[in-house]
Amino acid sequence: MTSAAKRKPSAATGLQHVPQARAAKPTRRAGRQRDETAQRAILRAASEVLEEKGMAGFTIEAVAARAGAGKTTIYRWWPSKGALAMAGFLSETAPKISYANGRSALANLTHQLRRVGSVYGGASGRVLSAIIAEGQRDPATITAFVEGYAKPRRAEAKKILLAGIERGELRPDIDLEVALDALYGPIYYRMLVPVGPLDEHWAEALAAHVLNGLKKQPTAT
Amino acid sequence: MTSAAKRKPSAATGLQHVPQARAAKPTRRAGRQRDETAQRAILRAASEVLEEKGMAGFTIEAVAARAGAGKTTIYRWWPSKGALAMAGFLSETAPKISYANGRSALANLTHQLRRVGSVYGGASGRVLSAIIAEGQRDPATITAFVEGYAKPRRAEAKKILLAGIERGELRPDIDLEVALDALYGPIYYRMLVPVGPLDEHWAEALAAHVLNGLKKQPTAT
Amino acid sequence: MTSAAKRKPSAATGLQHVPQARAAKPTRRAGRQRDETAQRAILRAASEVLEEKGMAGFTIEAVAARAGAGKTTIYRWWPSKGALAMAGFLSETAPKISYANGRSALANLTHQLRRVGSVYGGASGRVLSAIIAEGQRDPATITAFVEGYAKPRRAEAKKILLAGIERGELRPDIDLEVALDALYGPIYYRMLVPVGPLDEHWAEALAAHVLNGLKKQPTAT
Amino acid sequence: MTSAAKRKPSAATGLQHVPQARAAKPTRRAGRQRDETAQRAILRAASEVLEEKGMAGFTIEAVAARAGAGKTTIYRWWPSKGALAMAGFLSETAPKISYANGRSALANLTHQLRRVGSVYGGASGRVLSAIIAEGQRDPATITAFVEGYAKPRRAEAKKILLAGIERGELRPDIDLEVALDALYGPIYYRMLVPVGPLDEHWAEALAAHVLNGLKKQPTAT
DNA sequence: ATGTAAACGAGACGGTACGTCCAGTCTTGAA
DNA sequence: TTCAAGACTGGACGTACCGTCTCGTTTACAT
Repeated sequence: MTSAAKRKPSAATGLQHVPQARAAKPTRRAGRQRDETAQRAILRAASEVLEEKGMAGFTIEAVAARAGAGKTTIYRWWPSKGALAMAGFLSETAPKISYANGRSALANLTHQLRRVGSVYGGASGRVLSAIIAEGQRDPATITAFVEGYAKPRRAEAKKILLAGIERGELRPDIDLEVALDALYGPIYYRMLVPVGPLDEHWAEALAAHVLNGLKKQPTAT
Repeated sequence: MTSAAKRKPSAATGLQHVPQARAAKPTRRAGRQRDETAQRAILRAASEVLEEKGMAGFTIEAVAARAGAGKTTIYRWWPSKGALAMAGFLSETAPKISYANGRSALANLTHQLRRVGSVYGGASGRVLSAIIAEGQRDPATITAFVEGYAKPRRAEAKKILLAGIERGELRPDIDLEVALDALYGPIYYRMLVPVGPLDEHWAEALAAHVLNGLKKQPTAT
Repeated sequence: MTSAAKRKPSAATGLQHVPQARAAKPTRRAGRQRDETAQRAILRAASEVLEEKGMAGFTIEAVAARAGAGKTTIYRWWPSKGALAMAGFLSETAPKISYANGRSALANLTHQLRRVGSVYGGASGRVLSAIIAEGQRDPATITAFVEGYAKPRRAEAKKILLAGIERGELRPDIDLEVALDALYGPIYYRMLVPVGPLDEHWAEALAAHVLNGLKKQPTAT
Repeated sequence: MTSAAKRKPSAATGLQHVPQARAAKPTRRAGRQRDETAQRAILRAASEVLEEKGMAGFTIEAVAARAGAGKTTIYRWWPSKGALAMAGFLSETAPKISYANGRSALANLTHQLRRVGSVYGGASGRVLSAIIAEGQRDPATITAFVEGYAKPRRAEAKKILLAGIERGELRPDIDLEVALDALYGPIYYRMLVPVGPLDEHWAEALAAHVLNGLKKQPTAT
């Protein structure tokens, strides 16, 4: 028996938390089926350990112990610590960070920035920071984060920007990618580098300053 | 073992790379003097290991081996891995990242952002990323980074912003701290989270978008 | 889970390699019938793995893989690694080690020792060594070996000794058990502790030296 | 730093328990010196664990825990479980098994066999069995046992046999190696394969039966 | 000139966590 | 009811570094 890569789900990113539709009926493979209970316990444990102990205490052994699982089970489904952290974050924490969909694009963005600032300034931010930190030593982790979390959310935000341009709220010549960096980059920055508080108040000010450069007729105050 | 804390230089931050003037003559204590050669070799080795192997390969043992030093010597002068990385960065890498001082504040800031974007996109960025990552698990490290690097540089940048306001180039009602976050946050973001390239071209676009919101009479184009 | 001990054949020794006649027709139980093919494949695989990889490579998983069987099937029929090794040995290797039945007891014993020495010095010896080694950590295994292999063979050899005494070839006052130890012990010793070769030549010398003490009128040379 | 074999003492056998005379004075190597206390604690723990728990419970982790040592320290000095067991046996148990030196060779051998039978039938025998068992899966272990224990003792016994021949007590044409196998093989056999008791009484009977074949003028009784 | 005290290299030490291998158990779907 | 497949908990493996601790040597001040 030599085939090394034994069908790990989504080996590239190690995300695998979406059961990818369970191909119709027929090809149900032999052998004991994957125990969803164990998976959930592991993901929950991962999130909890990360929130409580931080990156330093986030060891595979700690997660396994808390989940009442064997280390083997973890390694069977997630290729690395980072992948596990990501999966835990995506299944436990990420759902709490939803998008708003108010009326005006400007109001939308302001509201969204305020929310994100508030959430990232709390426990979720600590989980996120840990993942990004781990990503600096393990490329797979940062890739998983970018592809599995960052990019989808940027796509979402991009829609709001486009809507704003269409309605004439925002300048039509803005570079969307750059605009996204300008809006969200500072939040990550404050989350990772505590040069000052990361809260709703600050986020609102940030929104005001940056959006001012993106608006069609910026107020000269 | 008598006095536990045996006079580690600047224990709070673990920076200690500036020999702090060696108070006059008198208190020169007995015993062998600190070997500056060894210190330099260690700092250089730290930087090199960080650049070459990344965070994953940055172990005290690796640095000691490359520097031809004993682990003891490292622990004698730096309290932790993060502190060592910081010191290495400050003595080897940071000096390369200088400030410009052109004429107009806008030109100044644009030029500066372009330079920083370019430098942080390279090997120096990898060192910096590693430090920030390490800082997520060791509070002393991130503190050392904020106090020893980030804040001084923010102060420097703040001067340029103030000069811009005085000269009427920038709006007088901007929140300086928020403006700094808006300008530099995105660079750190792209450095740590590769959602896209981090180079001069992107940095210039960023400068344009953000400064547009800070200018006195923004072009409506 | 109802009845724990689910009718494992001969649980005490775990031997079970003789299918014990399958009681005629009537009590033919419901459900899929036991697959004799699988059993044979497992035993053969056990023997082969033991011969080729030695004790170190003799894992239940390796045997299952080579036999194309599930681990469950092995555990259903044999209680432990040692029992499996024993069963494999008894069904594959032991049959090759037959008894001679020449004329004179002395010639008989000499011939027999030479054969045993030769066989135990080869691949079969490696299997046997592994079983005895495993027996040191698992009492059930050594018991199975003693009861299922050693004692029956000793009984066989004892008959030859008794015949020798009756015919006046051997001294009548010898302790049969001790005599058996003296004759066969050294072979096991050399098999397990390589202080020297284990071959026919050595076995013949051994026979000469030991039988000399058991003969009625030992030659003074 | 790549040199793999970092000067493990007597890597071939892994014995290393004799400090090999500490080459005169000069070449005392740099670095902290080996902690004899730790070594002794480890060897003692190894012996104890082996006696109490048997081979099954003899894990490196158990020994380390009992000795209050780190696993690293064990691996630094002994290449394998078997080597550790051997070293423990040689330093703790073996010294208790001394040689007699009475007058007649026959009396000497009888006495010696009785002693060895008695000792190997007890706790020491269990240690020894475990080592030989481990030796079946790890060639280095059995080699260490043969070279470090078995052969030296055989050499000792050989001297007694030779003395017996010189004094005319034993037949001059006996093959010494074979005679040793005949005398001691059965003891190892009974130690490893419990076909019957291993005690002084049995050992005496064994001595009588085997020596009868080696004596110059064997009694016909 | 001779202590004496600190700094240095080397490297052994008790530990923690790693990622892997098997053991032995349990579950599923097919035969 | 048995079988192959294979997921599960769990324990030990051997390795890599951690941060601490001697060692024996080197250096330079203080006597």
